[in-house]
Amino acid sequence: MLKRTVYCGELRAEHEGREVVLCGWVHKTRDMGHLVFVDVRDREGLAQIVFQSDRPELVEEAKKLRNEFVVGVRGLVRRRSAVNKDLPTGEVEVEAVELRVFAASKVPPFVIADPPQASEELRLKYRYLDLRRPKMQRHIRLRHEASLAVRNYMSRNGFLEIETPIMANPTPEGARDYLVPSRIHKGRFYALPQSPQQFKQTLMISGFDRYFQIVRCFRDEDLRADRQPEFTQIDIEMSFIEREEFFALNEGLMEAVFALTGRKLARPFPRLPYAEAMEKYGSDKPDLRVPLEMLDLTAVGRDGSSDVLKAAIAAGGELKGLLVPGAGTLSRSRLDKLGDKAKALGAKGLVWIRKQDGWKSSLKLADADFEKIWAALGGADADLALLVADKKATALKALGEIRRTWPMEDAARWANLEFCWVTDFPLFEWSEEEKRFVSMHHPFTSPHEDDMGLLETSPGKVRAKAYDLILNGVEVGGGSIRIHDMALQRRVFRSLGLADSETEEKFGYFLEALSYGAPPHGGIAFGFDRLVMLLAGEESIREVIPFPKTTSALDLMTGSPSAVSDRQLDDLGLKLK
RNA sequence: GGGGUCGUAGUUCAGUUGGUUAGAACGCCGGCCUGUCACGCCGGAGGUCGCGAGUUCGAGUCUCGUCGGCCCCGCCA
Repeated sequence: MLKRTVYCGELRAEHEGREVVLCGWVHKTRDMGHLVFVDVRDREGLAQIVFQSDRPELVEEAKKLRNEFVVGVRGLVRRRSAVNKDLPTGEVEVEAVELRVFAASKVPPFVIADPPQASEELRLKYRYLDLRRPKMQRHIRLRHEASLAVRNYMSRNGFLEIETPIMANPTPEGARDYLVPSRIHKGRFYALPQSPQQFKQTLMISGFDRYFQIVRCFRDEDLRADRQPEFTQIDIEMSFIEREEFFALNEGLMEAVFALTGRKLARPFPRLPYAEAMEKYGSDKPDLRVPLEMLDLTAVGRDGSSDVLKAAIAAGGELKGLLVPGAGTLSRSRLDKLGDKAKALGAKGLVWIRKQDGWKSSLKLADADFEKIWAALGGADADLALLVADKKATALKALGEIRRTWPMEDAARWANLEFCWVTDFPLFEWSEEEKRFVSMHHPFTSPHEDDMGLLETSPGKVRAKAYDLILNGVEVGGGSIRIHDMALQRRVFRSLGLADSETEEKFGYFLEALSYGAPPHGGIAFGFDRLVMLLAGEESIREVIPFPKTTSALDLMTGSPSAVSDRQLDDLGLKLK
């Protein structure tokens, strides 16, 4: 057995004259006849091996090598006659004196190279080959380094990493659970945790004070570029905290993580109340790199000349405006496309206004109205104004989406890291489906002190001590100050329309635990996959998860999920419908 | 659950208004080549056009269904 003495990617000029052994995969061969070059790849990079005519039997062996063969090579490191500047190892090469083929390989379905010349479908089916690509190797390593940075930072700050059960109880609120049938107790089920929420709060009650965990969570909902059915959280909980102090701790964590890519963060991160975020950006996760803000123009519309706007406002709607500087020259077809987008998001229409040789607009308005709108938005001649009159939420969403996806020309700004804390979320939101209020965050979130009186009278107006951490329009974390008083916890459950008996059944142990001296506490959970995605500059978490699932929750490599035998079902007391 | 988009050689794609033998590049195979690194040159093999129905004299192309990839809405305490 040839034992590796150095990684291919670590070969440097300083190794000149030494005998080394490299182990790795054949990346590429260049056969010159009496001279053969072979690039060998391992997890650190590429090295060039040269087989030359003073060892004709070795040259013959080398000619038989094909891509992705696994080889060991013993040889002498020497300087190249011509340096390859594109390769970190490009100053040297290894003159082979011994070659061992550990394993041959079939011709791979795609060439292992960056960028891959293969569809994502094929990459996922042959993930073990895709993961050989240098870029994927970097991503997986970055993931490791990020988890190390988290563990070091948290430990340094007095937090203990504590494991919690993967087989837990189903959660009545929130996402759909993945269920695990119990063989011993037929007809009963464990659920994979959507998060370790109750366990980490229980740990606070147990006195562990500062807890964290890098932990897998499971939610049986539809997938997206940033959502997988199983994902990893950095879960944190802490007792005796105040919000600001806790924010600072978490900002420090982000600092430690982003230091991995040499990025410095501006601290403290801006704080943005939920209501303001919605008003200005039409989103609870605004991308602050986009320098556009919405404005309310309802008063202008109500008193104005347009029956269309008046009718929309009279029906309980609002008029929202977005000024886009310098976009006054946009073509009609582009404007129409924006209108289509607004309609796709549920708005009845999109009004555009520009000021070139007089007012131009998709809606007839009196000049006085144009003047008022323009003044309110602070428009200049080259600008474009976009307006939506509709139900408030619809108008904000439609314009907010146009804002979010506005093509940014300022590349430097696009490279910024714009963090912000979105705070003061509503405690509840109305569920049309269930005809009741449901928790916007989760039912253990503490209401704002000032709004306690509204819990029974107008639950929709109660603000929560909940917060999300947003980075460039991506929700990277969310948490809250929790309820640590049993009586208040019961009140919140009642506001959710849960009967005491029901609460007892579903949260019984936890309510009892709260009555044995629960410290004030709160916490947060970060989406670890999303953080690593942003660190890597990727737009899908699949790029930083070794074995992800497709948007239909299939694992194309293993074929999971799969059918099970009748025997297995029988053991569990289950029958398929 | 809904909308959009894609599916043609091993791979990435092209393929006109439905019309002869479905093309290109890369990869692969064989040959040549002593300094290549996107090696080069010569030659070659390789196709259930995702699957199933339908329309038609004739379907890669049109219609319907279905499976799969991706994006989005709903959903995601």
